[in-house]
Amino acid sequence: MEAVLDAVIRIVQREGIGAVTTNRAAEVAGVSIGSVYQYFPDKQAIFIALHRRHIDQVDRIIQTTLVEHAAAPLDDLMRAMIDAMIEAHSSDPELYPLLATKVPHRANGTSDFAVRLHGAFRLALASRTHELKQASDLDRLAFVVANLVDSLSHAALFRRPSRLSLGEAKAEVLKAVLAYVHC
Amino acid sequence: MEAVLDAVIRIVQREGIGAVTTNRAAEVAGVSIGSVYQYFPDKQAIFIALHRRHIDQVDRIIQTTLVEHAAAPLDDLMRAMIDAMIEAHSSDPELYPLLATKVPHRANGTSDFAVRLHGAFRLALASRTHELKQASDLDRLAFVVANLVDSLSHAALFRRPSRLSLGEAKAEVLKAVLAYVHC
Amino acid sequence: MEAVLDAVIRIVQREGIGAVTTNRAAEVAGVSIGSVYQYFPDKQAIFIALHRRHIDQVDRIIQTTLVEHAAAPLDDLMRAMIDAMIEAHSSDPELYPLLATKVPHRANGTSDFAVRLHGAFRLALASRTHELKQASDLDRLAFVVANLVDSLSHAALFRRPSRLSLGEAKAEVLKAVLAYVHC
Amino acid sequence: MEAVLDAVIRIVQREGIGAVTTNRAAEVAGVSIGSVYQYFPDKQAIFIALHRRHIDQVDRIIQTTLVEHAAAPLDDLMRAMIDAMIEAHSSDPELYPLLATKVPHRANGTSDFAVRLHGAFRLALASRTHELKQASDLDRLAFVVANLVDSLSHAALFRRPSRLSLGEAKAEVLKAVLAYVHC
DNA sequence: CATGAATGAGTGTTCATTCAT
DNA sequence: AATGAATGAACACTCATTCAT
Repeated sequence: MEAVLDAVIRIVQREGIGAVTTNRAAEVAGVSIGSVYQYFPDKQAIFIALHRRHIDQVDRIIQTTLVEHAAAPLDDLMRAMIDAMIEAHSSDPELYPLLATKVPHRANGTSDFAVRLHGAFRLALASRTHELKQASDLDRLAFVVANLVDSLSHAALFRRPSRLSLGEAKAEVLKAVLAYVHC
Repeated sequence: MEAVLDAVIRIVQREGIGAVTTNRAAEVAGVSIGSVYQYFPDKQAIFIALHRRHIDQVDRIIQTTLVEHAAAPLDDLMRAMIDAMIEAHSSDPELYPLLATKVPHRANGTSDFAVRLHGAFRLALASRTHELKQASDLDRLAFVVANLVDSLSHAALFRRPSRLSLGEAKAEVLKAVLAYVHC
Repeated sequence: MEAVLDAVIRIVQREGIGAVTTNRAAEVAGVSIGSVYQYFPDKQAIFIALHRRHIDQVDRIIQTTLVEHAAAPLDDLMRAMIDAMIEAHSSDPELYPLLATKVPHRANGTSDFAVRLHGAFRLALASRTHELKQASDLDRLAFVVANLVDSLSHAALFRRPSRLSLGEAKAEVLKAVLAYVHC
Repeated sequence: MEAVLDAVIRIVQREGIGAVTTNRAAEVAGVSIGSVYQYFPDKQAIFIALHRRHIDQVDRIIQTTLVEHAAAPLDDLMRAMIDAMIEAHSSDPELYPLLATKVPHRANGTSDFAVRLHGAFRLALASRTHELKQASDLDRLAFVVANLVDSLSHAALFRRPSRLSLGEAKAEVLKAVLAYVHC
């Protein structure tokens, strides 16, 4: 039930993580607690579903970006990917603390994202081997690039010092990624 | 009370995060629940103290590494910093899920770490400007490097694909960091 | 939940004030502790509800007596009021220590009783001004009479020396009240 | 230990009844909790001691008034007794909620006060039989008078409606008492 | 005697979950 | 399918009391 997932997000935004209880979520979603348990076996399942939904959204954006820049040079693609990543994480920023707090780290679908991201970058890099100085393992390259993009996007969005604009931070992330793939 | 903090870690290792209750922590620490509350105002305070202790430990390692490689070339220092970071995070790996789950994200001392790491790297880079091709803002550089080292160390330790050895992952992290600072 | 209030009274009677815990009250009431908290926000609220219920009962008796003796001479009314008061306090005598111990003195509805009693007596006296020698303020008269009746009824019931029968005590209370209103 | 009793009163005044714990009392009294338990077997004993001290103070005032007005006419004595009673209760008014809340109603010394007051008034009335119209039992008379004075003094002090000044209330109490003894 | 750190039984309260309607 | 009253296990926390120093 999408309504429940949205309710959880709304509760976090308005009342904080501590206010997220199954009963409150049902109430805000406008359904009965009984109905919530018709669709989710337990509380965890709600957060896992939320997680999966979020990952799917991000994944969709990634895929779209990949397709749209299929013919673009590596630099442009990377810039687009970073933009996409930051864009994807900009909506519902409160999701991060929530999921970090509530989703068990080996939960269903959690690691999927790393795999999917890794896969996406492997694909992207595979078709551009001529632009890479590194002759090294594509897997290794994709692993680093995926983590670079993911982690630095997060950092740019959430941990960037106040003196740095988001645009500047993005440029720096791109610089780091390109420096790596070109070295 | 150090005993309580150690007890919490032991409980997480042996019984999982869910088993961490104040009463259990007291029991495992070998003190009464009353004594726990003599030293910690509430449960959160225990986790915050645990967090702070961890941060202090890592910080100490960082500082030591910095001092020991004061005269070393940038490449060596970076390699040492990455080693130190991974080393620091290798002990008590279960601390991460725990703190992520239990420590409120703006809690006392939490963001200190980012600041301290940033400071450490700024210092390290400041004395090696001649090795940097980038004439850009030192702050900006330090921000990216700090996040690169922190995030990629984590990734190397916890998210590295099974085909990649830790040594290889470390080498790759170093490559990424150096590529950035030298570009 | 009436059952909970009754349970509290039963516990006090059988096990003493010290045995009144929320869990015990739920148990004796035959409901779960969760249900208690569905109807009462906290423990205090139970005692306040008990207080209010008691006050309402007494008030109802007072009102009935007032109506039933609307046409009676002052002496008869006062005798009836004293009887009613003592009657009202005779049931559940253990309520007094309980409420005195557990209800905060300015709690919701607590002071209402004094006001209601005062009002009742003011009404009763207002329609009998021809029987009063005192030309004084009706408010003042009602205040004293209300407190006389209330306090002396209590005294007659709970503090009367063993040599005095309840009937004799009542007669004495009446004598005191009438002496005052007639002086 | 007087210091402990004073500490309890100070805590009630400044922090409310809820803040009265043995540890806090020891702290405010400037002694260790261990010392408190050297002089009081348990927490109740502190309140009982406080009660007894209060009763003794009031009793002393009553006795003094009695002696000072040994030769005075009944009216004057009664006025003095009422004044004394109100005077006695004016200091430390927060004692009442405290003692009502914390002292078990049949505790040592509690009922003593009723007895002493009763005795005092019996003595006072015994030497003034010529002023009494009532030929009735002196015991009965003293019982009523003692309760009249006690209850109405309280009412005058703590429950008097705002329109009534303390002086007026006192006058009314006196009127009620005299009306009774003279009827 | 005095201290105060340590104790731990006991309490109020929460909230995920169930199930009769 | 939907409801939501009822459940009760589990938890954080308090505070009167003890006793080794």
